[in-house]
Amino acid sequence: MGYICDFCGDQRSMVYCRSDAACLCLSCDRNVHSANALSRRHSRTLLCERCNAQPALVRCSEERITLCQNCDWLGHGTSTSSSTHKRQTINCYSGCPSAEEFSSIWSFALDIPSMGDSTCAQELGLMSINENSSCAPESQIVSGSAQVTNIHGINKSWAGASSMPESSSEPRIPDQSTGPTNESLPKLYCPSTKGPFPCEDEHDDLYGDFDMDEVDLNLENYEELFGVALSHSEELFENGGIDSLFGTKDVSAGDSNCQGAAAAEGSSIGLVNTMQPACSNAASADSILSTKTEPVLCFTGRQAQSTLSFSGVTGESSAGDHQDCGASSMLLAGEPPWCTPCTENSIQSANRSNAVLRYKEKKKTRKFEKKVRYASRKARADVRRRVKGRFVKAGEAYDYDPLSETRSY
DNA sequence: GAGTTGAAATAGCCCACATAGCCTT
DNA sequence: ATAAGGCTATGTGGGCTATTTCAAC
Repeated sequence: MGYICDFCGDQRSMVYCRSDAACLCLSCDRNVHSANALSRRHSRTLLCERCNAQPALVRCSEERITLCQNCDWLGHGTSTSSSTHKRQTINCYSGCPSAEEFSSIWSFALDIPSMGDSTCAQELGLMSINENSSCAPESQIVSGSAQVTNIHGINKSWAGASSMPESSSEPRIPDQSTGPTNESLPKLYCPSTKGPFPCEDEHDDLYGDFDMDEVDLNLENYEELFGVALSHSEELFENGGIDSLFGTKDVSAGDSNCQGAAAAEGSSIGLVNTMQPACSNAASADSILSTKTEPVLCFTGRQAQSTLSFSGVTGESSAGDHQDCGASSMLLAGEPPWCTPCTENSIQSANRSNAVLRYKEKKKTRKFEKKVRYASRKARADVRRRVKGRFVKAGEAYDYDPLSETRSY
């Protein structure tokens, strides 16, 4: 991933496709994602103009630059001067938006230098949708209505340093508050697959816009997959259900890809419940900051970008497939995001602390059993002779025979 | 508190070869 | 439409190495 389009290797990459884990120029983005119905459903967003590696989540109107969560945090989270910058949340989109639609989705679209230049502007122009073309009949903004909370409220909780202005009278996502009133605009995505919330009605409001289109996982069966009832996130917490399903991957809390995302993505996790603002629970923060091995669920985006991306996730998927972000297991436990931050609840806190401790203990002792798909191959491997652990050709010298445990030399 | 060092833990690779699955005839 | 044959990719486990983590200094 980087500065140059992963597809053509020529143009500057501007768009990040999570499903493909690719940075694409506008032209290739259109070409690639108009290929078929499935690719049209890939949710994309702008690429961070600072690191050129991560999907952008916000645009700083002061600096006129799109930023990923990490760069946003690095740039605005600690600096008192820049922390007051107004930032606009960037929506994901799918389908093949036209230039007009882009500018509708992102009012700043043409402010972006690379979008404003002749080449890209031309590309944008070329991206107008032909109703009869193979392009999707509709483009979709993939966004989450859970954006109602300030995206940095959580960051503040994590680091206690953000001074981002929080003006309730100043919606941070003005372009979304108006809603998709324009028929010509890309339509807000309405998922057909809902998470198994105990109270769906309640969650509909907050999670209704999850983009589940890439979920290969049949959520109706997730209890079977997880082996636990995920509505009881704490139990999941203990059982390491997520770990069991997705495997684990080391994700440092300071990892640039994951640092901020882990904090905020909780609000977009409908599947496995949501996180509690860290400041309300020291154990939670401790868990995130201290736990080295984290299950990686790729929940992309923050409140405003609740693109739940389970690309290619199957029961056997490796977490390593999801490289652009990681959600701490911490995120799987805790209260919904609408819980008042910093509310003292000693009982809950104690329970959570206990759960965290139990989880850590289990995590230490837990071993991930490998599922053998072909018993016949296992049987053969079990009796195969080896040299320093490696299989050797039949008849060649070996230093280990599983059957006799003898050596040929 | 910061830096260094060594031990421990962890992840990933390698090997041969039977077999599943796809493609061609 | 079906069968047969050819071909390729996959998966299997123990040991080794590289990397990461952590505690002690």
